[in-house]
Amino acid sequence: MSSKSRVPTISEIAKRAGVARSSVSRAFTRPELLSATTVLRIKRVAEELGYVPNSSARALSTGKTGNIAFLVPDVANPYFPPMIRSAQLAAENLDYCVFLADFEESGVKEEKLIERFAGKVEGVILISSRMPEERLQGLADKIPIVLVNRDVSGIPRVLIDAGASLKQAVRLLAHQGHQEIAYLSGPSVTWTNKQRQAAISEVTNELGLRLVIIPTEKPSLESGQAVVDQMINSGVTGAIAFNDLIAHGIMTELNSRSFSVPDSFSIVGCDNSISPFTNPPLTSVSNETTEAGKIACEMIMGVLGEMNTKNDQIKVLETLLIERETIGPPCK
Amino acid sequence: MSSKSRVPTISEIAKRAGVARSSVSRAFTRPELLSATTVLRIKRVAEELGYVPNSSARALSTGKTGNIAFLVPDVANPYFPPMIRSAQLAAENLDYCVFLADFEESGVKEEKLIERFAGKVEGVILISSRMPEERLQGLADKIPIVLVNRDVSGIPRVLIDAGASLKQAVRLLAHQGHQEIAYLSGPSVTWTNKQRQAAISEVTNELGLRLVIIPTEKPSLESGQAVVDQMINSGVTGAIAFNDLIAHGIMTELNSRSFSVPDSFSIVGCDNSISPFTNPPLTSVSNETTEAGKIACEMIMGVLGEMNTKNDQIKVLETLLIERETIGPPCK
DNA sequence: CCATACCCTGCAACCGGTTGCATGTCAACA
DNA sequence: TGTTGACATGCAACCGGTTGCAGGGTATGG
Repeated sequence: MSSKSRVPTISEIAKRAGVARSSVSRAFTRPELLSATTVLRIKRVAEELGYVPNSSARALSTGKTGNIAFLVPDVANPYFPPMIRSAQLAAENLDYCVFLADFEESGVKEEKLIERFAGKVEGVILISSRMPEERLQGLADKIPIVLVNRDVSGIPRVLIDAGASLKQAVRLLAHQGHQEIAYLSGPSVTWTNKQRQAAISEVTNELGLRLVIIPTEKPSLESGQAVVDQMINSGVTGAIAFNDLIAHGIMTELNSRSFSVPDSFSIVGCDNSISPFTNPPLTSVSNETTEAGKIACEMIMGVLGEMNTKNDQIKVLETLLIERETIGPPCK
Repeated sequence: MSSKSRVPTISEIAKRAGVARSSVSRAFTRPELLSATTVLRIKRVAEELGYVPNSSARALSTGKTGNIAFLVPDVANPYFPPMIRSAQLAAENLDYCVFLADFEESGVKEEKLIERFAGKVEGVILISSRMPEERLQGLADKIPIVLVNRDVSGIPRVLIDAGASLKQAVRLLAHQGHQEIAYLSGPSVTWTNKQRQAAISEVTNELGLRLVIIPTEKPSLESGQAVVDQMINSGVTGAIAFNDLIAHGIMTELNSRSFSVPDSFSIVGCDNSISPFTNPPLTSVSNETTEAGKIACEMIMGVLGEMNTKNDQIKVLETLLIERETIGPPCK
């Protein structure tokens, strides 16, 4: 017993409706070229038979697949899902479908994925790309690319600039009396990390604070937990983490050692991904990831429209420091 | 200046290599049919020209797109990303690409999405489907479907059965002395919710506890916060939530009213999605979502292999109650 | 030295749409 | 009533691969 009833083709619809194949095609793509009655008849037959245009065939003759790819370093990082969702929604509204892939924080895997997708999509959105700049530029010659949180000239990009908010956080810490603070850094190759670290470093210099940089293995809870000793030993009284996950790892670990936040330690997160849920609620930097996803999507659609023109637009999104309850005066 | 250099086709490779188009095709798909030297020559030319097979064309003639779709009710719900990632990884290993879409907890949108994907994929994986059973069966006739956390006979499915662990949680509460507990229920149409509620209800009956069911708007933090009053007024001393998000909303809200957990209230979550990160750490039910994603993916590949045969396999995954620090004796 | 078989390669049709061009019809206008 | 043009539809080529079949070449065995 065959399940999976075969879908009819344009030819069958044409025969049944007594018209040419081209008319069936036009009934769906350019109905204004046909008489209203013909369109109606064709559509009725199509409906009856459950016709659905074969998108491979369509893609082959038009050259447009109606797909884009969305590549992220780690789907499970709560920073990304809202962005994924908004991009997908935006794409959907333009009748595009989106492939999602996780390149596991690896530039090599990232490139492999792009190559695999190359033939299937009209463009790709890369989040926090790890690829070297020149390869990125090479790829951008072959397929439309939009970058999020990566700054490569000549490739359209949307950047979320947490700099101002992080500087504000540092000032807040200084104002409370902190003299020595740590930055728990994120993946060193990323634009995001470099940019955040630079902003913090700039203002600590300006204020004459001591800044100690503590690298973490991954922007995850566990990596945060793993560097707590190092942080404590460094003598700092407050810390700003690359993201909420790391900050929360720190808090958890501090907590299990009977340090309390903010009484013994002040902590600031970034991204506002899980900070509203922590206990105490984490002071963090809120950024418009949702907006970023949407814009990236619109941007790539724009690029598709005007192919072959050098496109170098850049959109910067501002952030906001959300003060909650993890900053206090220094302990010692 | 044209960026986006056009990719060469099989014909150009053929001409350059001095062979027929079919040989080029075979060099990539069935190289054992050609002499080693010919294959080598073709591949070298292809490499030189940067040839990449056009996947629309390939899909058109073979009927295989090499894509699957993965539909979830809400990407941003932390329950799903690990599943998404594992499914995608599994697909990738079999050279498949995966479309991701979010149907926003709506059966209607879900169906629209399936229709849109129908022509582009070989099969679709539906997570916590909201569609009515008969439509699901109708669709399953047209396109291979695998269900996760939805039990419809005739459609292959993988179910995560938290029943045993939830019963264990109820017993634990009873053992601590709780007589009246609440179940903060999830989306009422879902299999997952029905099944969890049934398990809890069964054991509360058995133990002679009073069970009050409190519906929530959505399985989210905010919905949890919103029902706290109702929960307190109901007179219960402990609660089991449909998922960690709701449980955490409860905890947050309880906390802001100076109720402490577990001293004033006992709370149990489910899914182990954010429970390790809460403060205090939430007792929850861990389920193998990662495994589920992988299995679902393998299942659909299996279905693709043996089309047209009625397929009714079902895989049930067990869960584990993770005891942390949110259960204590009743307060009043 | 010839027959047989196997190996390699080419030919051409096909997958299911889209689209430029040609054709036919009919109404409007002179 | 004849001409013109707009409108509706059909024809056939094309998109870029895949694949069944046929034919030529070479090796093998008699």
